[in-house]
Amino acid sequence: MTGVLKKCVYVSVALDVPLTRLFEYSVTAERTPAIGARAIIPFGPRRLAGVVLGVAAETQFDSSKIRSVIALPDDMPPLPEDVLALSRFCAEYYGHPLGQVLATALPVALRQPKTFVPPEPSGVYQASNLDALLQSLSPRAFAQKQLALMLAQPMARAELAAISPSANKWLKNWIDAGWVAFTETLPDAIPLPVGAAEANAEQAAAIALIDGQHASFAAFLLFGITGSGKTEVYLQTIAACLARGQQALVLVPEINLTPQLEARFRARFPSARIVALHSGLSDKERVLNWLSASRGEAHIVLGTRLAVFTPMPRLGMMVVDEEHDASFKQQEGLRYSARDAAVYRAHQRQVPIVLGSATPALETWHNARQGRYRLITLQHRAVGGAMPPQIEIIPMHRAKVVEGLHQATLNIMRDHLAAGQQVLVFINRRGYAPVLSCGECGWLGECKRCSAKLVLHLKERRLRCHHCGYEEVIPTACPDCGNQDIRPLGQGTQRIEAALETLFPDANILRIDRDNTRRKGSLQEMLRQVSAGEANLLVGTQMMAKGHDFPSLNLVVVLNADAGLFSVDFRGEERMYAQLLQVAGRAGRAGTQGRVLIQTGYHDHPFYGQLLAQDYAAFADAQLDERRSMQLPPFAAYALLRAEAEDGALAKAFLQQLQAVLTDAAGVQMFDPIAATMQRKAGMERWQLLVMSDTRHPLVNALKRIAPLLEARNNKVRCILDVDPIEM
DNA sequence: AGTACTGTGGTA
DNA sequence: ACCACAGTACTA
Repeated sequence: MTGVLKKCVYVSVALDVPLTRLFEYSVTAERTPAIGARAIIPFGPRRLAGVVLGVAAETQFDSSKIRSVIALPDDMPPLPEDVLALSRFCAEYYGHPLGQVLATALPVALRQPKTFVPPEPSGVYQASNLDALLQSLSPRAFAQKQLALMLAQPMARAELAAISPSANKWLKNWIDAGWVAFTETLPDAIPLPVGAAEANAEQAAAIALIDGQHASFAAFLLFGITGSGKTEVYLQTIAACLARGQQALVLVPEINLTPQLEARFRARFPSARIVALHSGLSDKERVLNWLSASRGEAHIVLGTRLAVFTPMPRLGMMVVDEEHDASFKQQEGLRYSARDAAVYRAHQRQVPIVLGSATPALETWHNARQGRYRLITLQHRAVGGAMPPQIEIIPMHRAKVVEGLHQATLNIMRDHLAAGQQVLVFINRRGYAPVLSCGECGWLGECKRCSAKLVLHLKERRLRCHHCGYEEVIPTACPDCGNQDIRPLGQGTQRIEAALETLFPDANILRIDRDNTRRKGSLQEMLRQVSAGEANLLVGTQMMAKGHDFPSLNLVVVLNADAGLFSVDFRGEERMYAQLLQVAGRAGRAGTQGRVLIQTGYHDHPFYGQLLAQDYAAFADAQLDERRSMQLPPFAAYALLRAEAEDGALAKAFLQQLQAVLTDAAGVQMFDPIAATMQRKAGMERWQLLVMSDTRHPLVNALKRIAPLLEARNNKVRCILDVDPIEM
C-alpha cells in the first residue's frame, strides 16, 4: 500500500549499542509514544528494542534517511521519570552509553525486539484453609503439595502454573472446594502485621526516627553489630510504609538473598505481595516480578543490585542491607555501585533510605561523620543473653605447627568438640595447596596464560588456575630439573580437611567451598546438614561467613588471616576487618559466648589491636585519618582505565594516548600507566591508568573527553572505564 | 554490538 | 576466477 501521507512525529530512541548518540525514527502522530516507552525499531539489517527518550515534530537529521518505528509494544508501563533520571545519572557518572544503561535496567525479556506477551490477568490466589487442603492431598502428590504450600502466601497464577501443567485444574478444584480464594488484585495498603516481634528501646528509637522522615529524602546509616536486630528495624519501618499504601525496595548482597530471608519477609507480611529480583531467576520469572513491581502490584521488592532500577510507582522507602558488601558494585559492563545509585534514587524520589551494616564502607562512614547521612547506632544485642564473641590472637611465631594449625588451636578445638559443640575452621583458599614447588631447584607451578600460581587440587589430581580455568595433570617430577621431590606449599581447604581427618578421626567433617557447592542447591543442603548437627567440624572459605546462623557453633578458627594486611589494595584492612568480624559473628549466637581464634604471624601489627577492641567506629575513624593524609578515597575521587591486549605495548600505548588527552584537564591528576597487579590474565596483558581528583565533578567532566576514544573501539586493545573502583 | 562490506592472500 | 578471513565502516 503506497503512502497516504499521515502526520508524523519523530522519536529519539536509546539503543543497546556502545554508542552515545540516540537514533531517530518516525511514527504517525496518533501513535505518539510516552517518554520511557519501549519501541521496536529497524537498525541496519537487524531489529532492536530501545527506549523512547524524546518526541519532536521536526528533526535535525536528514529526514529522507529516517525509518519508521516497527512497533510500540504495550507490554510494560513506560519507564517512570525517576528510573530515567537514575539511568541518565549512571550514564554520565560511570561514562557508559545511556542505551546500554537502560538495557541493564530492563529485564532480559524486555530487551528483546518482540512484544512480551503478558501472563494471565494478575489475579491472586491464596489458601483460605490450608490445613484442610493439605489433608485432602495424597502423601505422594508432591507437586500438588508444593503448589498448596505456595498458597500460604498470595500468588499470581503465572508463578503457580510453573509448578505443573495441571496447576490450573487443581486450583479450580480447590477454589470449588472452598480451600483457596481468588481475588482480582491485592489492596495497595497492607495493615500493620499483628503479633510482630517486640523492638527494644534502641530499635524503637531507630524505627521512629526513620519513619518520621517518610515524606522526604533522608539517608540513614544503621550501624549495628551482628545480632543487634537491624532486620527488625527494616521490617517495622517497611510495615509502616506498606500501611501507608506504599512500596518498599530492599537490596541485599548476592549471597544473602537466600530463601530464608525471603521466608522471613513473607512470614512477617503474609498478606503482602513480595517479589524477588536476582540473577538466579529465569528470564520469565524476572520479567514477571519486575512487571509486578512496575505496575504497582508488588508491595515489596527484595533483590540484588540489579533491582535498584526497578520501577515502583508508589515507592515509599529503600533499604540497602550489608551496604559495605562488594557485590553492590558491578564488575563488568556498567560498573555501577547499586548502593550509591540507591541513594541517588531515594533523593530523586524524596523517600528515606536505610543503609545497614556492622562494618560500614569507609565512604559511608565518612558520609555519616560529615552529617550527610544520619547515623543510628544499635549497640545492644537484640537476642536475649547474647554476647559479642571473644576474639583471641594465636601468634604463629616460632610455634609448633601441624599442617598450618597451632598446637594451642588444636587443643581448644579438641575441648569444644568434646563438649559437643560445632567448630568452624575458616581459610580463604580453596584447593589442597596454593602452589606446587620443587625442593631442589625452586620451580613453582605457574599458569602459562596468567601471572598466577597453579593451585593443587589433590582429589581431582590436577593443577588448576583460579583465574582463567586452565588445568593440567599433576607432574610426577619437576619439569625443570627432573627432581622427583616436588611438594605442595601452604594450605588450602582440602588440605586442612585432610589434616583434620587425621587429627580428629571421630569428628564429622564437612568442607564447604566453591569447589563442592557449584551444583545448584548443594550449598543449601550443606547448610541444612550443619544446622541439623550432622557435621560438627566445618572447613570453609568466605562463603561460610555470610548468610546463615548456626546455633551450636561457638568456636571459629581463622587460618592465614594476614593476607589483607599487606594487600596492594588500600582497602585491604577495611575488608579484612569486615570479613573477620563477619566470621566472628558466626560464633555463639544465643546463650553461650562464642570464641574466635585468629592465627597470625604478625600478632603485634596494630590492626589486631584494633580488631581485639571490637570497636569498628574507632577503627574506621583511624582508617579515615590515614586515607585523608594519603589523599585516598573518600578524600579523593578515583577512576581506573584498564586496557588489555595480547601485546602489552599496545595496551600501554593506548593508555598513554588517553593520558595525553586528559593531561591538561582541570583539577585532575594522573600517574603513568602501570602494569596491572595481575599483569597477565587469560593470555592478555593488562595495564591501567589511575585518574584522580579532589572531588567527583572535575573527574567526571575530564573523563567525558576520552569517551570518543573509548567508543571508537580499537581492534587489538580492549579498554574499560571503572569509576570508583573497589579493586585496584 | 552486530552486520555487511572491502581488500588481501591463498588456492583451483 | 573463487572463497576464506581480517580489518573497517555503519547503523537514523
